[in-house]
Amino acid sequence: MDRKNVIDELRQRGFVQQETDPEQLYELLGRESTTFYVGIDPTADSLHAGHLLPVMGMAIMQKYGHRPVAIVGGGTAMVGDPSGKTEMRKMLTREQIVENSKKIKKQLEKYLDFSNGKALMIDNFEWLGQLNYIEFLRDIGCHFSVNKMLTFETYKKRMETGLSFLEFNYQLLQAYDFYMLYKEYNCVLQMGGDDQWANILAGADLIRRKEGANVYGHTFPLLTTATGAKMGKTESGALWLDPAKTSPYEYYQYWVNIDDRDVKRFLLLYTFLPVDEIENLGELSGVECNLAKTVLAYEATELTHGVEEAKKAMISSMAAFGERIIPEDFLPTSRIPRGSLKISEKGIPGAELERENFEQAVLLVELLEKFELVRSRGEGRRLIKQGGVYINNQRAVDTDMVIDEKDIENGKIEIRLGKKRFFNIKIT
RNA sequence: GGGGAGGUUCCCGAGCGGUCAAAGGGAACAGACUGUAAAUCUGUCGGCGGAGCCUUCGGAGGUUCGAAUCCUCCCCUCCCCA
Repeated sequence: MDRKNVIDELRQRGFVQQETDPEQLYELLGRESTTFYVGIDPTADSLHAGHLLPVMGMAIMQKYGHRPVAIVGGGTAMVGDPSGKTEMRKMLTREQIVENSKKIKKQLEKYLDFSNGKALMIDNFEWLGQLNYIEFLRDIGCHFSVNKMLTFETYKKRMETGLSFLEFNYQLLQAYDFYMLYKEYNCVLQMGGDDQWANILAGADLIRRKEGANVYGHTFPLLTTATGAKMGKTESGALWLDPAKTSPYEYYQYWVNIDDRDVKRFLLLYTFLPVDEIENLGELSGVECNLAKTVLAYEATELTHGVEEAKKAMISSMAAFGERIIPEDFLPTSRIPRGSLKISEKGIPGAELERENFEQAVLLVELLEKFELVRSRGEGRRLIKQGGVYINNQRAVDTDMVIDEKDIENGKIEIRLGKKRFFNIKIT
């Protein structure tokens, strides 16, 4: 076990929002390997960027010798947490949840070491699935005060839009999770997003009442970008960790394109690069700032997609936007390829088409629509009219522009929408 | 169960018989400026080969020459009382 205390690093990196008993918790984590848990909702079959913060937090904890337990809320997902939501969530079937959980575990394995029980993933359906209503009410429900619950912000918000009894129960179930984990796995710490604070406290209270034991809670900040958007929101929805939903190239692009003001913060949160190296960057000029974003994008992509994919994403991004050379002494711990690279366009989105498709001229808008680059021809025409479509780097000026064999250059036709969206049609 | 208020285009939110494809804001997209950033300014923002046409205002019917706007029934949400 490392002599340093995790909490110090978590603080430096910005992972701390609130803690119960900060001194005691600090002392505990500095003293012994501790089992802690984080709940993850298997509402989709992939994690997305919004999940990343707790996952990184767990990984750091594990590096310091603590044992993470990921609770995939198979039971609670069937109820739906009302926290931070204004609408009731759609419910999932048991089968979907089991499916989703499997995939999520795969993704977690990239960040956490599950070997030899160093980390666990548990489905709370194990105990929630066989709960008996009457018993639960008597054993657990009696410890909860509705009056008190109603004072919580999460419920207050929902008082306006409506809250079903089902959702109201969510907190009891989560508290019960903590209680069971405490009893079965000696789990004494729950971590989670700050929207979970009330739920975490509820669990700690329950354990105190039933077992007389003191357990801890820790929340991560709820991150928004400098512009106030939720983390990981893109035009097309969430930024998924699953390469089938968000390609490594797009994933990389998300990170290079973040707001200047977020660079350091994100390097601290979403990479494992040493704190002092990041702090030493100081004030970043425009160019340096872009280098820092490049490292961030590379590191983040490497973490979720591996070295090879990260390199590819970086190289194809440079093919599209120009080369960036990272100096040796810039964030030296990073394994990002430095120096000049063989640029290739492999990762850039595209498709293949046979040459014969272009023997007869094709309407440009038709092509755009075919590859779903625009939602309708009208939108395509509008884009062209606004000067937002480029063929082989030449702005298209005519809404009725036509594409044929003459537009094939080096075995491909390069379409660009706006400044950033590239699409290559390879001719076979 | 009783009384009241609502459901409008991606979101918020006007409209309350024709001039409404529907104000305004946000988001998004494009252009200019840049650094693949932010801010700012400009433009676009239901579909169809721009005029014209077609499909939209919770759902189904109805009244009207004409409905998002009026009537009936149904579904859903919120508030007050029980």
